[in-house]
Amino acid sequence: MEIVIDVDGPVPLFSQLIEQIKGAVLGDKLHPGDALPSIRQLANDLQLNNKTVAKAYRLLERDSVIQTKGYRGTFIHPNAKANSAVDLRTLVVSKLSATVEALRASGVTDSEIRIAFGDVMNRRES
Amino acid sequence: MEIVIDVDGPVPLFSQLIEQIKGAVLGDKLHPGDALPSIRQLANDLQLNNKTVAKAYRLLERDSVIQTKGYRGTFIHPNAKANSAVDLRTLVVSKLSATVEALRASGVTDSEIRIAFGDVMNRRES
DNA sequence: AGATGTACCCCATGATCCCAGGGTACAACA
DNA sequence: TGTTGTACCCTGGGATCATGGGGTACATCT
Repeated sequence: MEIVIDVDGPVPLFSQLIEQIKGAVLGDKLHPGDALPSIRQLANDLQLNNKTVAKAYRLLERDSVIQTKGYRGTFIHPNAKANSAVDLRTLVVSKLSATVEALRASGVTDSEIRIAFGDVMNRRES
Repeated sequence: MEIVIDVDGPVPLFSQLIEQIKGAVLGDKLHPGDALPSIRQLANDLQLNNKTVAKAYRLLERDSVIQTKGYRGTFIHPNAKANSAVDLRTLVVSKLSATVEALRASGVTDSEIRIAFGDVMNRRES
């Protein structure tokens, strides 16, 4: 399990981590049940902040690529390979794009769309 | 036709203009066919920039509250009263809200939604 | 000549957000 | 005691955007 982080590139560090772990799963270098380094351990190895690694792990678990078993560590999810192939981002973009395009076609300004979007995102609790 | 602009308030100047003109139409103080001051004239009266008034006029015309007849001036739209009652903003918010809520319910992070939204808005042409 | 709407360039201000980090603390285990 | 994931506090840099203004210019019509 080799992980190389490019600190100077435009890709966020936690994204690089996610990509490489998913890549390792898809490339059969990591298999279901394999143990992953602890957050602190990996952060230390890669010279990253704990929170950066924790963020990557949190998202990987949401995508069911890994499983965290509390104080016993973190492991590759049984269905990791299939779940690693899912491109959530593209899905989100296409759903948003459909809505935005419909609004644009109605003559709504990009400015207005952005402001309304900001309202929707900020008014989570009200 | 009295227009009062609050420069210090949180409401954008062009929005105040739009609201007051729509309000005058709904309050029967402006009727279809009435001539509006020219952009430069109104900007001068209210001590605003031409571009600020032009922006308000542009949006009012998009909403079919006014009609600009080129070098002949700007007039109240025949169907201005009905069109002034339409709340485009609420409509936009509700459409966006539906999409965003669906994504949130799928576990997508607000961060991810925001980033994807930014991509959609920027990749207009590519 | 003078007025019309419109288009483009520049700029500063303020707001909001992502990313990344430092630090501290917690309960649940071995 | 040490490690696990997790949660919260704080900071700062960098990016994007809305608003508003200043200025110039254009074709078209009266």
